[in-house]
Amino acid sequence: MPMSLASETVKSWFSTRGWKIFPFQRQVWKAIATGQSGLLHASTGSGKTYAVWFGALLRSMAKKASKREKASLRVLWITPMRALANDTLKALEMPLAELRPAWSIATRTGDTSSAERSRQAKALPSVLITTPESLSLMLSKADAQSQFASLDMIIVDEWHELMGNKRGVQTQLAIARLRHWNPMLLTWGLSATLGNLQQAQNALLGTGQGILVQGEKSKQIKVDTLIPEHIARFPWAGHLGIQMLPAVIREIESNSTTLVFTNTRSQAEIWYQNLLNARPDWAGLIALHHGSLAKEVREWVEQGLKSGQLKAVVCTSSLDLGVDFLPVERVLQIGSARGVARLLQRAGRSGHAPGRISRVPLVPTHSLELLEAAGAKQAVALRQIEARQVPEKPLDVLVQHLVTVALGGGFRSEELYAEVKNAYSYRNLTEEEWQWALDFVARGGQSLTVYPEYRRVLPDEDGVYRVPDIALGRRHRMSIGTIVSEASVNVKFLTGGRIGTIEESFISRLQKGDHFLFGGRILEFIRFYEMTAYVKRATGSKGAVPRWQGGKMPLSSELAHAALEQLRLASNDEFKGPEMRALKPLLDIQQHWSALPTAETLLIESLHSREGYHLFMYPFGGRAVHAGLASLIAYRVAKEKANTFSFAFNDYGFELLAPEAVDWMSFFRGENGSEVALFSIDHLLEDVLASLNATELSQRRFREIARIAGLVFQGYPGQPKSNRQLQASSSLFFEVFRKHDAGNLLLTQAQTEVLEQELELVRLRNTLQELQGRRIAFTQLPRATPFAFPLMVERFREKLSTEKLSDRVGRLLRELEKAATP
DNA sequence: GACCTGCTGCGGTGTG
Repeated sequence: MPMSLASETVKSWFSTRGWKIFPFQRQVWKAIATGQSGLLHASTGSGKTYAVWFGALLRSMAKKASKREKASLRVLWITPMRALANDTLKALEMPLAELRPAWSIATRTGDTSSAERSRQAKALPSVLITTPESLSLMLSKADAQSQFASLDMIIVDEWHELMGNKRGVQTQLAIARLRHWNPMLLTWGLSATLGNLQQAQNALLGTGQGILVQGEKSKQIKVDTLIPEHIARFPWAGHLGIQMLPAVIREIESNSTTLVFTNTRSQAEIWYQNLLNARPDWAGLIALHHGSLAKEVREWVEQGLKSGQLKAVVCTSSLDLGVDFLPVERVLQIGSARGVARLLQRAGRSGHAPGRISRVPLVPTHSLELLEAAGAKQAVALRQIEARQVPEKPLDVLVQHLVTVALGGGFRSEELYAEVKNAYSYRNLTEEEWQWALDFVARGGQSLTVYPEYRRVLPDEDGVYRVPDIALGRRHRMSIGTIVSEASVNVKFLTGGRIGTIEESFISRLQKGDHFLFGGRILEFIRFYEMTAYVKRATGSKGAVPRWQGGKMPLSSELAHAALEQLRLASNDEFKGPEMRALKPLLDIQQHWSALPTAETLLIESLHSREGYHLFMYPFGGRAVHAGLASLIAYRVAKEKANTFSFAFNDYGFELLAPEAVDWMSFFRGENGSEVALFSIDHLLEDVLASLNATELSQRRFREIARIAGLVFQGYPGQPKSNRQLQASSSLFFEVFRKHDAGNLLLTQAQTEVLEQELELVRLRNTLQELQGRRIAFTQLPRATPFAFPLMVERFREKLSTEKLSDRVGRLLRELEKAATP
């Protein structure tokens, strides 16, 4: 039965406020009234606008609802962030306020008080705003089905943020469950622009039908670049960009509120400190925001933005989401934006007023970033936006879900198998895989049978699978979720205030009395006690900056290709736009000393230096692909002739360094009887696996899988286990499975995730095919070119050796001899 | 003549 809507109510509520009703709003509303699900492509406008509008829709539902319907849960709103839950509550309440208390609305997240929880355990509100994790937790309660029995509609906000990761998969499974209980359930999603909106819709709606609605027309976004004043003295390498400080200060000065986006936490710390040093009068007017700062600190900053007291905030992606509700006039992006979608997301944080242009100035941190900026401009104009890949049947998430459902009322195997297959990510789940997952939760698979704590789910006489032990259930509820973070150390003042968290490895290098920069202050390290580093404020302006181990997001294909296109134009002597004109002198040097790499020309440079024989290549495949490519090529060459290679790679290319000369051209041209086809995609998987330490990579990946699948317990809140303990137990499982349970599908999953996510195998294959079609331009360099130089200063070096020990010793001897001769 | 790369998100017990 379609939902009852009092349509006049929505219209009148809008018109009394003088608000326009857009065609897309009518479309969604009509769809809902006729019982259709769908995805709303919210390409622009703030989240707040959409929430208020949905609130008006819910208002019309409420007006029609019977008294009994009002007293039960009707609508579930899922948001990826706790902070958004509170803001959404306020926005939805605007149109709903006068209907209270008959029609109630509340949030349910980890922040919800225990009083509110027990209130909700008795009766849920009519509208509940929650997170994927809290929803899963609710599904693990024995009375889950009756709690959700009256649910009519589920709205998933920011679906683009969830669909590409395991949180999204968990959401899919939860929705499949709710839909199983109520086949008429409507599902609506809100998504930003993506390259694969249709897949986004499928992932949300599972096997169900639905429509894709185009939201408000895109607002204008203007990408431009702060051009370095003295391009000749602008660094060829580096990622900090402090040379641009004066230009950034001018931008901050001329706007009321500015968000300064940086790519890493340490970069944010350094920029904040430099801004303050240059403008001491801004103390108290500018702030710092990133994921390792304590919640209280971040909330204070968000509050300052809300009230308009802060002039600028230096941040990481921690403010990508959740500032929809804040007034921000200008957004700056320091360093590479990495992707078009990411740049648009950030651009959209500013100029929320209707009709206003969002302008994002890009701030380069090294010369070649001007090239990327020119490409970004073009890609944004053409809306060449990346797709987000939906994970394909991750079994760790399924295993967790099985235990959740067993707790939440229990399940029958066949029934749940059918339900799970209705979730998009598991549409191709085979009977064998299902049986494997079931067996894994029932007896721990082949190797853990003797341990009762891994017999988590058992069938009763009626064939209903349940969790047999209260303690097991408790432990499971404590580890619901798919986010796995590094173990970290708290940083606190001696007087008690929390500042944030940093990684164990950084703290372990500090001596008592050492200074470091964190949370925008210089701190003095006092002592370490129970996973907490105690500090006090220090004087002075210098200190080590903590580093965090973060994700290494490569440059997207879309952006890389746009940059290559700019190089093609430059090779035809077309320098359009201020970025390319500024870059011209540098590209002239590159062309003079060597050549320009383009989509048609594969530039290969070689150089002989004191370090050895260098080879440089610039496929523009992003750093993950270049890492794979470097080791693949080194492996294929070394198969022919033993040699030891060092690697360096960045988003534009890679370097191989060998102590012995290699006749590269014979390899690339397949001359001299060489049978090695370096760019061949034959035996690609085999060669990639052989060229890298695939086992070690899988083992690292397995740590996350083991935690999600519930093999490794992370400890009670407030008494976390250290990194070492967690690492030790997950590697133990890894080893046990490898030795005694080789068919364990979680091991297979670890390897697949490494290949797909860390090495980007698909993109590697595409890159190789592209390379085969490019004309090779080979140059021998007298010195490093503007493209080669950044690779030479990359400090990261990996080694692959097929060289025999005796050869190494021989080489060493020759070197010593050379050094000894005058 | 040179460089300080690595994001984000959630959730939770027991026993006084």
